Amino acid sequence: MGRIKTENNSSRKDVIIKKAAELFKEKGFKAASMRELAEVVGVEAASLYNHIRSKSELLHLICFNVANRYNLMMDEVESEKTTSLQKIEKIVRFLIAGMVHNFEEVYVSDREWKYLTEPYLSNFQAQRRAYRKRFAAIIEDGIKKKEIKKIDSTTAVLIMLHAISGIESWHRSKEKINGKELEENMITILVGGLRK
Amino acid sequence: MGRIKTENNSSRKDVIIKKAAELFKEKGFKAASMRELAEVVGVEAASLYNHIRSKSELLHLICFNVANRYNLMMDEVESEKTTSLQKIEKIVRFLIAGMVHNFEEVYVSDREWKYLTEPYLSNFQAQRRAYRKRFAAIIEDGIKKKEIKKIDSTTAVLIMLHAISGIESWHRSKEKINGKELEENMITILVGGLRK
DNA sequence: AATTTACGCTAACATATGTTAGTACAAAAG
DNA sequence: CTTTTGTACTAACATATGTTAGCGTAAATT
Repeated sequence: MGRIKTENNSSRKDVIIKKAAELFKEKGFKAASMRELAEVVGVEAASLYNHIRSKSELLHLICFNVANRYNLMMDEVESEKTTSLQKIEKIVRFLIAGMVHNFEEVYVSDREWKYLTEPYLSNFQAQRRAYRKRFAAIIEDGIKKKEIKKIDSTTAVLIMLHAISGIESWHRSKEKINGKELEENMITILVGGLRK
Repeated sequence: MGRIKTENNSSRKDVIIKKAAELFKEKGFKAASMRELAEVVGVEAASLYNHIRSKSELLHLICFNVANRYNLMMDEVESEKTTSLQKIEKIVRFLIAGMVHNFEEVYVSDREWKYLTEPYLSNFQAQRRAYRKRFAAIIEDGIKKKEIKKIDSTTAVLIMLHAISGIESWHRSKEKINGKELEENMITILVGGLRK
């Protein structure tokens, strides 16, 4: 057959990663086979290995791509001179936008990271923990400054992150409200629920 | 080897289902093998088939067990003469309690249902949809009666259900706050975020 | 135009997996 | 005690899976 079609200076490897994210999201990492991936890419399974080292490389590329973006976002938010509530709102909006526009990748990173192999697994978990701590610290700061209700910050982080990852169902649903509307609803409930 | 040990008039099949839920939760349905399950049950893989029909039977037993409990709970809540907010609080408390006390089973039903086979898959999805609709209807009722902020009820349901399923992370975490405290925190944020 | 590189193919591998067949023996029922 | 039933075992199966080896050809480089 012909070669893998690329577009806009993305490499063939990028194409494979993109399709892998879609497949892993749909079937789950373990249930998705390299032969299936090959088929959606339009090539034989063995040919994939001219571009990637292994199936698990695909997973860790996807996961760390997302993790890196989150870290950069956190750096940015922390450096801003805004109120805690504004910071939280910015984080939540960023996460929602990620869920809406980079859905497959974010979803896979969220749900399938446990199939990472060492040392990537430990590394990923550490980043995840660190990132949640930073989020919790912002909330605690807001509580100290009396902008935010007195609640357990760890629980609040947990609620917000998981509520957002629930946008998955929104993707599945037929009677979709639009993305912007979804975002405003979530801000109302999540951020509104914190405000003192 | 010896036989599967049962206790308190639970059948050997029940023991297998329980262990299967633990294993499916830990490894994911696809990644968990019957040989692994056999090992934790303390028996050879082939012996499991004296008690169950197939691996996928295990999954659908787990999923429908949870689904049935949810439906019963919904029936009960709907029949009560309480305010919408009280109904919502009751649902949320029920769900949190389920997450805390029947963790493995609920987790599997939440995350692994997509590996159900037909006709169970369609049936399960239908029940899930119905159950969410009922939940949303309660919220809409509360909005109509001005107990609840004017928000999109579907989004609110989505947020609450996923926030609760995030208790998974609470199970993993070391510095666990206690279950009751977690529950109160979640009620504050989730139900508090709805109140007008 | 000649050479090198990139990339696709077929074939095959080793292993893992769900499941069945057939057998032996312990527990329960009579 | 004898019979029947339940339950565990070993062996084997068919299939699916990730991956590698080796080869040919189109694309890129010189």
